[in-house]
Amino acid sequence: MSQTASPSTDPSTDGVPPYRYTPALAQQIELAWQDRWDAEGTFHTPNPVGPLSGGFERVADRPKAFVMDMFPYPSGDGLHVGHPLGYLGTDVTSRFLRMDGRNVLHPMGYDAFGLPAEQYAVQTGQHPRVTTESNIAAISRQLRRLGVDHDTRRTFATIDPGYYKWTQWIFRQVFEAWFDETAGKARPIDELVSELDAGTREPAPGTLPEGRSWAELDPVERRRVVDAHRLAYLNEAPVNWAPGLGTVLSNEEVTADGRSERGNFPVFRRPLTQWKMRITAYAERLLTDLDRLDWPDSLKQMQRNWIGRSAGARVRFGVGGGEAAGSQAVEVFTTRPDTLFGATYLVLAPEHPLVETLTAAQWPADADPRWTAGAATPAEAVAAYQLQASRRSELERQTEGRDKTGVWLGVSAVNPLTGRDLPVFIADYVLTGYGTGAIMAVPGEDTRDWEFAQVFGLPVVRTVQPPADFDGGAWTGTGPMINSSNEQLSLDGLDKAAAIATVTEWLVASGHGEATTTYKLRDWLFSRQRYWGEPFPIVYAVDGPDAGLPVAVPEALLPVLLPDVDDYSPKTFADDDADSKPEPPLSRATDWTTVTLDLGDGPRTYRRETNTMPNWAGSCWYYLRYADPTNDEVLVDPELERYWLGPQEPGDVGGVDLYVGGVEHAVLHLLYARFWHKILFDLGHVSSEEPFRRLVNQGYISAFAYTDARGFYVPAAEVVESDGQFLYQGQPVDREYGKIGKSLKNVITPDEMVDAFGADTFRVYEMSTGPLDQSRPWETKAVVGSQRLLQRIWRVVVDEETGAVRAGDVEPDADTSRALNRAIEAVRDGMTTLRFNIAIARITELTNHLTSASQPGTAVPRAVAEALVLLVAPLAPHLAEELWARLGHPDSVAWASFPVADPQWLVDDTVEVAVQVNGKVRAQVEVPADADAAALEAAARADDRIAGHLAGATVRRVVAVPGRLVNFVLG
RNA sequence: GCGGGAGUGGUGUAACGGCAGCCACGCCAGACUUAGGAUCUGGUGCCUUCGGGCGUAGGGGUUCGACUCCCCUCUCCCGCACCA
Repeated sequence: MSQTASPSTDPSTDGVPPYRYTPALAQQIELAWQDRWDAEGTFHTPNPVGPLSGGFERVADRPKAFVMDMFPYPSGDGLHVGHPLGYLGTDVTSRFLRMDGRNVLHPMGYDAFGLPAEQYAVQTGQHPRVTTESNIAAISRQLRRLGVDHDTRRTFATIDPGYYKWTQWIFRQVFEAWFDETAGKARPIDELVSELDAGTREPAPGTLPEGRSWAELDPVERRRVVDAHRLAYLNEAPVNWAPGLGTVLSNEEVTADGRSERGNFPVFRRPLTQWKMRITAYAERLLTDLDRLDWPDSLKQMQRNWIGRSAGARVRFGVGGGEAAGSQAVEVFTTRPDTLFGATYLVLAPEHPLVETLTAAQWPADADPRWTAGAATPAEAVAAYQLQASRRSELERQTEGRDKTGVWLGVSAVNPLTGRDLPVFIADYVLTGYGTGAIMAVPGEDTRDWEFAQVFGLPVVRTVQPPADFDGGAWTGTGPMINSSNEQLSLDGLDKAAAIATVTEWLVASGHGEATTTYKLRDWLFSRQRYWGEPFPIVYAVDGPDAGLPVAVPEALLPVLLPDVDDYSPKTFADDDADSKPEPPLSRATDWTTVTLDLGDGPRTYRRETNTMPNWAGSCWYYLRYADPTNDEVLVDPELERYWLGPQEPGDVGGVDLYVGGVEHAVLHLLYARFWHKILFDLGHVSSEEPFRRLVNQGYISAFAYTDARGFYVPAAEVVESDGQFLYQGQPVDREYGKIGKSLKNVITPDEMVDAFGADTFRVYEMSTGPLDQSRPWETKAVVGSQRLLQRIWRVVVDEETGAVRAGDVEPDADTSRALNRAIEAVRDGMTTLRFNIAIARITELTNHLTSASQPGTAVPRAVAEALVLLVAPLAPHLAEELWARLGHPDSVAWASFPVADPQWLVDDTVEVAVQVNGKVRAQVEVPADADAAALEAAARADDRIAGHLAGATVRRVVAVPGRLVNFVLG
């Protein structure tokens, strides 16, 4: 191997030693090594079988390690210095693990469907594929410049037809499956049909037409019943509709203040027929399996909150005509069945399906004017209120919606325990889709019910004794039950848990209800009215009795290619046009939407599904594809899935060994991917139960930004500091701290940093500023510290004046051996715990030791110089390769063995221990490392200063910890 | 409001319950220099009468000993938020 560097001939560096590690030399080295890595396939990771298995024998005896990042969405702005933090973290880790004897898979791909690319395309008139592909090329060039060790043979983008074929294939699997509640897992839909035909299973509640049985149904009716069981299903329900964006959104994509996560458009609830995925069936498993994952607690907590399990009871209330036969029942969900004696009215969500049938024909003569909203009949009041509720955006519902509103249906239910009439209202503070969409209101113990009761003049019955100093309102705390007894049952005096148990028992015995668990999680709204996404592999018959029913496109016809269209922009509306309806761009591609297919009963005309999948679909399973990126027969060879992702021991969930990405995906990507993975597991396509065994959220990099006197941002790069003041063009400016971005005019790119310092310096700087999971400020002026470190390391190995290698056959002295082995130990620890700052600090100490121990012109012990190069190799790989080559090694340092500390050098012969008197350090004494407590105490007493402190005092106790300290406690 | 996390020099940070501040930026001084935004060396928590004293957001507790464990308070960050 030839070395890359030649002496500097640049006249502007006059006076600089000719073989100094300058930015220019660094970049020369970096480019040369990046080319060589490519040419030699240094980072090609062999699979055990299949097309990428060449060279596997070299790594066959190594344990595997699968390390990856959340893949980037290629925006037109390219990367800024904040983006590579995670990518470098996984790069350092993967390089370390490779050197430490693992077969490492470290791939990278691109998440390329989605709104931003489409919006940019709409602006520029370019096809989104064109802009997306050029953005991908730009980012992949930026990544290459940083020296990352991705196996580029495994790189793909979610927009590649060879990839989205399998995204569609997975959709088919989900469509062709149902969730067997008794087995707790997904099963093929054919098995459901067989069991229904055989009579061994009843259809799920609510899926049969009223009063009919499976056996009586005709084939089309049966299709509808089966379709209602599928894990991917069509139904009409209120969904999040963003007119300004022209598409519907999932709950996860709507922010807490009722706006779209992308674009910040108002969102309205509108009933629309849309595709959904039955993620709620997996709520319990998604929740309990969190305990088996090595993820940050905060992230697990976010998922737990999002899933929102809550235990309570369903209670049925008879409505209309008291207890008369034939009356309706309203079922509510409550977490406080213990307060049932205090329920004084019922509230349904405005969209509740029973509203229409329950609404009375007219008001009773003595109707409270507050309850009727001034309408002539209940039906008018209800219609007006429903319209108002549907037209309010989610935002209005929250900001103005704290004032309780609602109308009475003109009917009453009966409290089964008190026999009391409970007026039935609709109000938008009760949400459809949570619980049963109806509540029993207990104003005495629920703040929301209290507020509503105040507005509507409803009675309050306290059933929990508030504390003596309680000043009114709803008491939501604990206390003994009161006012809660009748001839059958008494809860009085019981605590909450006992009361809940008692009343639940009564509910079951009397047929009024039962214990149940409910979740905040809703089914995943899966269709989008956009162009730039995966088409659904679904068609609908145009004619015949089964017209309009969805049919999956056969596997052999996948992928369903996204057609080219003249206009790929969605139809958008005024932001606040709540009455508008979504129109998918693909519905305008008329020669594509209509297709003749033979799906078993001869050629027929079908209409294609014109919605596309959400952005998250492609990222739900990409980690699987990295294992087997070229396979056209299956989404991933099961043997490769087992090798890279399978459980490593009994009880292990399997999955990626280290997944690094931003916390913003806590309840989006990470929940969806877990859901898909569990379906694939249930259907036998993967052996792992979870996609990501260990996950780390990298911190964010923020940067200073500056505003002038008018409050406008000025280019941060042109601000200078002078005497603690910040000046832009001579004028003082104010400093702020915030996200890196165009709007704050504080963007710094990795390209600029590589130009100025070289990639290795940039890498070391980013890794040195803190543990990977910590956010941090960017400070360009501090980068020079990392550059100096690399220059010192270079100088330890290479003579700056002659270019000669300084390593010689000298034995390291004891101090040097100790420094080296301590560094090895600490660097290993820093690498495995992702605290690269610690690793760099210890490398710096070792380098500083060698710098002062071996003056220029003298030889550096070869073993130490080589170990130093190996230690720094994961962090500054190009520099390490160059020095490794100069030290005479023909092969890449990427595959050299990472040093292992020699334990004999980790212990000192003698140690300095602190001597405390009453817990305050008063002296240091030098003792043999293996000195016992008695020897320690003796040495401490022998110290003059300690003797002085002890003179005349009574030593009540002596604490002597060998190797640590001595503490004299005086009395 | 509920839930979670974090408060250490001018800055980023470091410390198995055992010498608080490793390493670096910045700053100060020196060396080498025609020169220094290079490089190297030394110094740098605060106060000090130079003995020492005080210091990890504030207050209490456990302990021989607390940045670390427990309780209360304050501040900041993040998530959720009419979820019955």
